[in-house]
Amino acid sequence: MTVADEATDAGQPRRRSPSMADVAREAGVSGQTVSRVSTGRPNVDEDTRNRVLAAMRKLGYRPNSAARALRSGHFRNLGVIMFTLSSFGNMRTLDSIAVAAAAAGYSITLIPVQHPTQGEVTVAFSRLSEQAVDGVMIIIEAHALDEADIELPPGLPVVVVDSSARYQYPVVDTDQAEGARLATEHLLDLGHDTVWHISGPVHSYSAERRRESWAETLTTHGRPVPDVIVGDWSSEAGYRAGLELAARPEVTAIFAANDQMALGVLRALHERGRAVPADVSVVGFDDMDESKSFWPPLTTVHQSFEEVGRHTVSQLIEEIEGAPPSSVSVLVPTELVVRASSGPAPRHPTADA
Amino acid sequence: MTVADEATDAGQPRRRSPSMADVAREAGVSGQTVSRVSTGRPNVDEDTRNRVLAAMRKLGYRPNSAARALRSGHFRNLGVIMFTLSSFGNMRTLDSIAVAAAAAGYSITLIPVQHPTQGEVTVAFSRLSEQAVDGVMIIIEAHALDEADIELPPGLPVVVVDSSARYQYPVVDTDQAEGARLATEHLLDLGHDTVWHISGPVHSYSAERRRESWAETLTTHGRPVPDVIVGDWSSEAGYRAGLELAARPEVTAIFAANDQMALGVLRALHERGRAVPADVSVVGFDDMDESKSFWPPLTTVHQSFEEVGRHTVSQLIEEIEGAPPSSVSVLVPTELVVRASSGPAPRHPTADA
DNA sequence: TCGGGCTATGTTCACGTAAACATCAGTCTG
DNA sequence: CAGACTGATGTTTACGTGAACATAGCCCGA
Repeated sequence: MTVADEATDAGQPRRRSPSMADVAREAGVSGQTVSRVSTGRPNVDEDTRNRVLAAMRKLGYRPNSAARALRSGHFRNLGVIMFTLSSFGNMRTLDSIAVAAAAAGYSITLIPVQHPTQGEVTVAFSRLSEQAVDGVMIIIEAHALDEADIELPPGLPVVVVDSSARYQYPVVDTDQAEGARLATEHLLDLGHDTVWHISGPVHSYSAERRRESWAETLTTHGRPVPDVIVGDWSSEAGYRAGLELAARPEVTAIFAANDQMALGVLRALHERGRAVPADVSVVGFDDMDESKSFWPPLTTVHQSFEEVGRHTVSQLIEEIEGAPPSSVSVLVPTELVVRASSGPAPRHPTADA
Repeated sequence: MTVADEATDAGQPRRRSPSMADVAREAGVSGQTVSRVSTGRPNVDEDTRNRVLAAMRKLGYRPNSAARALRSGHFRNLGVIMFTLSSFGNMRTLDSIAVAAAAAGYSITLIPVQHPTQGEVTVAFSRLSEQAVDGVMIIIEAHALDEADIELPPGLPVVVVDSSARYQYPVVDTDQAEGARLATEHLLDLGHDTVWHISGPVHSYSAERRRESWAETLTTHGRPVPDVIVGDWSSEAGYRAGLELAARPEVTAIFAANDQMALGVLRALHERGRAVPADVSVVGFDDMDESKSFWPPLTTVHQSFEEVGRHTVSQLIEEIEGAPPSSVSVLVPTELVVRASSGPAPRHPTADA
C-alpha cells in the first residue's frame, strides 16, 4: 500500500538501503546526475531533476553519509568535548551550540569527560581521533589542563569556550571580569562598606577571574578585601559558606560566584534569621531561569550563554571552511539584573554614630 | 624534534593524513595486517603487532571513520532527538546517555528540535536520514506527536524516552505514576484533607500521568479532587499558581509537578505570609540538586535520570547489535525524599472541633 | 554556415577500509 | 612420517559517492 511496498515488490527482498545506482536506474539517468541532484548542484534540467527526485522518494533513498564523507573529506559534524555536562552554564551553552550548528547544517557529536583528570582527557582526545568530526569545541574550566600537553590531531580546528586564554586556540568566553565588577560595584553603590565573596572551585578559571575582578574592584574603591570563601558551585557549598557568613554581624553584602551558591546562601541566612536584603544583600552570577523565583528574587549577573554558543560555532565553522585560523578571542558582555535580594546597607554596622 | 617531524622529513610535505597503506609500508606488512591490528583482531603475531603499532605511532595514523563505516556498515554512533534541551530532566538524561554510550564505545550525535511542531520534527527526522547513526533515541514529551506519522527511516532502531507508550518503539521511562502517588500519599499521611496539584503543560505526557495518578490516589483515599492548576514547568508558572493558591485558606497541601514550579510556589507563599510547612506543605518532583537548598528544603520525588539514560542506551545498543526488537518497556522506580517543606496539617482547617 | 562556447549528461576512477579468500609454514595425530 | 589442521599473513575486491574528464547537442555571432 505504501510507496515502500511498491519498491520492494520487485521480488528479492532488498535488504540494503538503496544507493545512488538504484536511483539512477529507476530514473533512467547516470549516477552522476543523481549525485548532482542530491547535492543541489546546478546544470541539471528541471525535468530530469524532478524525475530523479521522484525516484528518490519512491525508493526511499537517503545518501550514505559515510561514503559521502569518505569521498569529500568532511563530515559536516562538530565535536564537543565537555566536562560535567550537569552544570547549568555548560548545558545552556551546549543547547545554543546545538541550535547554532543545526542552523549551519552541522551536527554535534558529544564527547563527555567525566573527571577532568589528565588520563580521562587523553582518552577523550584519542576517542576523538576516531571520531568523524571536522572541528572541535572544548568546554573546559579546569586550568589544571593548561600545562598538560593537550595533543589534538594536527590540523583539526579547535575553539575553546569559557577558559584560560593561555591556549593556542581561539577562545570564546563571557566577560567574567566585567560581570564581577558590576556585581561588586552595585553592592558598594548601595552603601555597603565591602563585599564578601564566595568563589567557585580553585581549579576553575572562570571562578578565578570573577574572584580577581571582585578583589580588584574593592581595591580600586579603597575598600578592604575580605578573605574569600571557596565553594564548588553547588548550592550545598553556598549553604555552608552562608552559615559561616551569617554568624558574622559585620557581613552585609555577599557576592556569590554563581546562582546556585547564592541559593544556598539565602537558605542559610533564612535559617539564621538574617533578613534579605534588610540585613544582608546577596548577588549571584548566571541569571538562571529559577533565580527570579528565589526567595527573595535574586539580583544577579546575566550572562548570555546563547551568544557564547553562537559565537563558538560560527568561529569554528569559519575556520573549518577555510578562513585563516584567527586567534581573535570573543568576549561576550554581561548585564546586571537587579531584583529583590540586594538593598541599601543597614544603618548599624557603620557604628560610628 | 617530535615524532611527527621525523615522519615528514621524507621530503614532499604529506598533506593527507596517513592511511593504512602508509602504515603497512612503514611496518613492512600488508594492509590487511594493519587492519587486524587496528581493529584488535586475533591471529597476529606479537612481534608483528608491535611493529605495526610502532609504525602507527610514528606516522600519527588514525583510522578514517568514514571509510570504516562505509566498509562495515555501522557507525558506532547514536542519535539523540530532543526537544528543549534546556529542561532540567532532559539535560540530566542526556548526560547519563552520553556517559553510558561512551562506556559502550558509542558516540552521541545531537539532533535538536526547537519547537515540537510537526514541521520541525519532520525536518529533524529528515536531517537524521543523512546522519551517520546506527540508532536513535527520542526524548520527547509532547504526545501531540502520537497521531503524527513519525516516519523514521525503516530498519533504524529506536528507543523512546519518557513519553507515551503509544509508540511502536520500546519506551524507557520513570515511573511517573508511582512518584505522584508517593507524593500525594505522603501529604495525606500527614493529615491533610486533600492535595492541590500544579501540573505540567497539557501536551506533556509526563505531566498527564502525574496528574492522573495524583487524582487517582485522592479518589482511592476517598478525598475530593480539587481543580488542577496547569503550569508549564517554569518557576514563573509555579509562582503564579502559588499566588492563586495562597489566597485560599483551605489549601494546606500542594503537589507541584516539578521542583522548579515548587520553587515558584514557595516564593508566592513567602510573599503572602503563609508559612511552609506550618500553614502549607509543598512537595515537588525531580529532586534537582538545588531542591535541598530551597527555603525551606524541598520534599520531593527523586527520579533517577541516570538509570533512565543507562537503560535507554543499553536497550538501543542491544537492538542495534542484533537482538530482536523487544517491545519491552522499562519503568524506572522513583523515591520520595522527605525534607522540610512538608509537615502535619494545621489544626484549624479540620474545623470540626 | 561554421566554429566557439555553453549546458546537460555520461564514464571512469579513487577515497580508506575490512570481508572473503588464498597461501604458506609449522604442528599435531595416528 | 604423511595428511590434516592451525595460525600468521598476503591478495583481491566492493562498499557509495563525487571529482575530473569526456561527450553531445545547442545557440549565437561573424
